[in-house]
Amino acid sequence: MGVAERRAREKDAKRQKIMDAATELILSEGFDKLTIRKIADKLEYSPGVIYNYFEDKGQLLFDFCEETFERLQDSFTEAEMDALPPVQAFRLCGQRYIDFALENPAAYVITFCLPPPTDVDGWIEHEAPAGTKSYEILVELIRRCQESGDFRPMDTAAAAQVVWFAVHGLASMLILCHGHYGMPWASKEDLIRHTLDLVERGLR
Amino acid sequence: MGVAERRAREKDAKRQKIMDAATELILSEGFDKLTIRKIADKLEYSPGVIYNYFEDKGQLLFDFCEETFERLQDSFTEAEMDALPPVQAFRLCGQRYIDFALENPAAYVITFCLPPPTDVDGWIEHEAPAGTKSYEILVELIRRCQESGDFRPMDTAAAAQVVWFAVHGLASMLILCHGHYGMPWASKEDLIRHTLDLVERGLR
Amino acid sequence: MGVAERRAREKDAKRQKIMDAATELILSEGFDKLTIRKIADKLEYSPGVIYNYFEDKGQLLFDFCEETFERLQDSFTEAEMDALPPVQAFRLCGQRYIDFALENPAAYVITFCLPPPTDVDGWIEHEAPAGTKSYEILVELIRRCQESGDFRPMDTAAAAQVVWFAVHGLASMLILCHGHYGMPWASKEDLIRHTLDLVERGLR
Amino acid sequence: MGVAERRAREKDAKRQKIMDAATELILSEGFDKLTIRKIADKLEYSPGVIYNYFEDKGQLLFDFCEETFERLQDSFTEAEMDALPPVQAFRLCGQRYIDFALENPAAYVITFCLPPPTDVDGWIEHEAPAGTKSYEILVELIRRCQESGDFRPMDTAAAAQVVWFAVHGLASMLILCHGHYGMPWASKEDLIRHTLDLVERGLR
DNA sequence: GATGAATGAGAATTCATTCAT
DNA sequence: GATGAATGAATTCTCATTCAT
Repeated sequence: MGVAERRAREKDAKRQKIMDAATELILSEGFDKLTIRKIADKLEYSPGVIYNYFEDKGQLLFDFCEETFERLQDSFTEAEMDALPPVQAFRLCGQRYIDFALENPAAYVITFCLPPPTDVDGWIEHEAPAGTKSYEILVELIRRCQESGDFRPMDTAAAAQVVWFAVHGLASMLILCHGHYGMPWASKEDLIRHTLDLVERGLR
Repeated sequence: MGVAERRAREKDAKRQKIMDAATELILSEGFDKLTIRKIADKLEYSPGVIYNYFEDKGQLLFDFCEETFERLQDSFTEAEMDALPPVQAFRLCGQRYIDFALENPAAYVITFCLPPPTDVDGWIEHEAPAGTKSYEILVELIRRCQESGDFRPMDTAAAAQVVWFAVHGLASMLILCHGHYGMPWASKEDLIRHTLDLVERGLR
Repeated sequence: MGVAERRAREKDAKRQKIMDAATELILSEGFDKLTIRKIADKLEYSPGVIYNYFEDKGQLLFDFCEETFERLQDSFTEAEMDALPPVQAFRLCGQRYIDFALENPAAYVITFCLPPPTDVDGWIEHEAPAGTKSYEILVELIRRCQESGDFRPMDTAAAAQVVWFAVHGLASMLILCHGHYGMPWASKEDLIRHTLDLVERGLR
Repeated sequence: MGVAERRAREKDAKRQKIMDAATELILSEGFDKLTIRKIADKLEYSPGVIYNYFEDKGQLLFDFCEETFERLQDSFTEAEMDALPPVQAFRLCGQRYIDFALENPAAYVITFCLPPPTDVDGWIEHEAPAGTKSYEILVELIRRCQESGDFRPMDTAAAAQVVWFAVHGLASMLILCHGHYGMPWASKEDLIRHTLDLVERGLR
């Protein structure tokens, strides 16, 4: 069992190395330029190795998204939110979301911005448990704000979705467009602060 | 002359047919599955034909995005906005944006959601004149709302960008995710209305 | 007839323009990069036009070579050679050959250096009347040198061929290699003079 | 180790098979008709295989030329030349050159007769070490003949180049033209002998 | 488990040539 | 005669995936 355990741990580590390599490649060369061969080359593995850890390329990407969701959720579930006043907790949640996106831009884009591949069975129909969990945390935070009277009463689910969209719009634009196309961009910090202001005031 | 004119018109028409075919294919099979051959097959042309109308695949996509921006701008510049009270004009602008996105989902996704291809020269450095124009219309609308006292004073550029991001987040999510992944989605109409409420209240 | 004549002249002129354009393109971009479309573009014609003057691409190249031979021959047949002492005439002939090659490098390479295309019917079996004529001029010059006692007696045909090869070797190397590949090349002028010396002394 | 070695040997063998197939195709169909697919078909491989052994088509051709140079040089460096009297060594060198060309006609033509491809990076600027080495052997032989008093004093470099060109002219014509175009060709053997006589006498 | 050569389908693109206008 | 759009086959090259070793 000691042996089996060590093996399992090593397998996990290698799997993670593959994903990390994929992430770096996507970040540096773009999502559509990712190839199995490049991942293998980067790690000095043989291409066949990847298939010991992932069924195929689509599955690799799907798993990647799932794990991204999980890591996002992790950044929400720490105890400190419960300790804060409701609106501050709400803002902190938004801040965490943005931070996560900016710290994991490749993961964020793949998971939240790209049209889902049409050739991975069940990608779209698949329930996204980790995603749902994150969403429920947000719903709960808004409910607390409504109960405390800070936010006006309204359909909590719709409020959560609308807030998520607004913050997602910010995150995706910061990653994909900010600084390009000859537009007079405000600074990232200002845009983040103003977005959090907007959603907070918008729900009051 | 008559002949030359007719030819030019026919050429334009064919160019448009190619773009329409590309749009449909992107919509049905996904952006990354688009190939020159598929476009040609759909139109029952030979693959080489495409190259009489577009320099290469990248140029086709780039032109597609440029034209999308222009059509978006067209939906803003109609006279009626000037005739409305500032805040109503602001909301109408948002509504038009969403409508445009939902009516042209493929165009919208390619233009606003996808990471720009890394292999089309100058795609990123390129100024986007049509895009800038649309943005300026939005800035102007917000300024009117601020001058009328409906919106509080704040950096107009930052306000415009933040609003744009929020509405873009809504649009992209409605196109890419809404209805999937086993989430308890609110209706599209509710989400649109709540988003417009959110940004209006958020700027007051 | 006046009309028919003018037409024929115009047709010849256009044919020549096409060949000139082809020559320039071969010279600037290389033989294997020559395309019908590029010839047409250079002349601002439509691609189809070429086919009114040449059956196909192979025929164009074949005709090109034939005409090169004829022009080469023209540079030999001028009266002045007969007026010179035999050995001087022999050297002048060699000089003319080199001059022709260096002044018409594309034509020379295509005609004398490249393996004949395998897909033009009869290219190889074809007699080259113009080429044969030039060769006979050379044979005659050598015979004169032998009769005058300047050259030793030997098989005149073999002598002519060997001399031709030597001068051809010089011409082709000057065009294709001279100045490249990091070799310590002697000057063109020296190489020409030494080659003419070599063949003259070699036949004495 | 044993495994790795055997693999390396097999890989080399396969690489050689590919080059041999390419050589045969060039010989039978002509240089410009060579395609990757034809090589693969001839060997009953899939086209992609070639790319495991050569970066691309240009590299294949470049390597082919490099290896030709090396084999040519090998045919010169054998000890026996040093053992011969200078002029005999000089003639033997010429004979070896011709023999090499006639035994490797495709290689010879590609390496010495064709205009270098314009689309292989650095082909022209590239120094040709093997080629330079062969050239230096020739220079040394001529110097020996000059020192022994068999050849007259003259610029050794120019002499070597002129001789090389003459012998190259012979070799290229024997390969490309001899026997065709309805000319009264002397026999190969006579042409070779007469050329060696020509250069020997020409330098005396 | 790892290797790396091989596969085979398919990608973008080019080009000589044709033909209705 | 000229035009230029269309053809269709061919080209180089890429890539996910497999499989004997």
